[in-house]
Amino acid sequence: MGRAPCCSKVGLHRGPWTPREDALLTKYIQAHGEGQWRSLPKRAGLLRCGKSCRLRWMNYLRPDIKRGNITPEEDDLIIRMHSLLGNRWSLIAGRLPGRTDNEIKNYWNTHLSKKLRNEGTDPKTGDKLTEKKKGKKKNKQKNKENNNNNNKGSEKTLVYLPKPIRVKALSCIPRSDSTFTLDSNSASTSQEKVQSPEAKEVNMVWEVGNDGDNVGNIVFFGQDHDLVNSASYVESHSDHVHTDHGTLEKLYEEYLQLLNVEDKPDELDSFAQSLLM
DNA sequence: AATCTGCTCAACCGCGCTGGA
DNA sequence: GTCCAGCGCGGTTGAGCAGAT
Repeated sequence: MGRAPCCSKVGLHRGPWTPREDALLTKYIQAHGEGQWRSLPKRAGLLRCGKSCRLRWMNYLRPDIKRGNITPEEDDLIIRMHSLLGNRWSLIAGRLPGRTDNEIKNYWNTHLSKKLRNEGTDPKTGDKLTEKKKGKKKNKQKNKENNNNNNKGSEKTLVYLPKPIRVKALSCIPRSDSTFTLDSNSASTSQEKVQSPEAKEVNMVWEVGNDGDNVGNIVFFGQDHDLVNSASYVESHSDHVHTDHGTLEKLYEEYLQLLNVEDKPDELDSFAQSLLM
């Protein structure tokens, strides 16, 4: 099985987009809508790969994109979201209307990681840095060093675990019932949408650690990634959650414990408030 | 004025997931 | 059940710019 070659292998244009290309892409999408990215370039008369077109549209040409500096409020929100979600840029971007995941990722890598480091906080783990760790870093080495520092000397309980396993949909969950059932096999590897009694759609993401141990977290999002509302929904309905082996209850309890033992309850509260804005 | 150095961010790359055939 | 196109995501790169030397 092979993936079709991308632009690098079929002689298509690469690099910066020209105003003419932008205009062609914008015009086409305004007329025909997004989607069908693979065939779009041909139909739009562009010598680009679909992936490149999609990226250009999503990150730059979309009309709802907010240009300009990140505000202090956005800055603060990004930091707090990152402390909970880690490098889940698309989820963080979902909380910042008009901002793209790429923009936030870049902003984090250039501004915030440096800012946190200067404040004596490890941008990767959120831990306080020792004086040794605080040194000024060269930009080119930044990513490598971040990787090297990853998980080093971190004993704090984190809600976020890197590299979650994305999970498949479950078929066993009734969509119009307040009670939903998960079997443990699916629950350990699944991302699912369930319907709450209030008919609010909830996305549940179960994340497990890289080493496959049982310490993980469950993140609930509403349609607009509303972490707090959805979590509180499940909290108030946790007696409805069943699994064949009690796995999900256990996981959920662990998740609540993680929230409870978090050494910054006030911060979590304010975070919750900010999410509810 | 020329060169160096560091920073920014648009764009690319590779991987994994989903859903249809 | 398998294959594959389509898509989305996170990590990384490198061109271009600005400030320092």
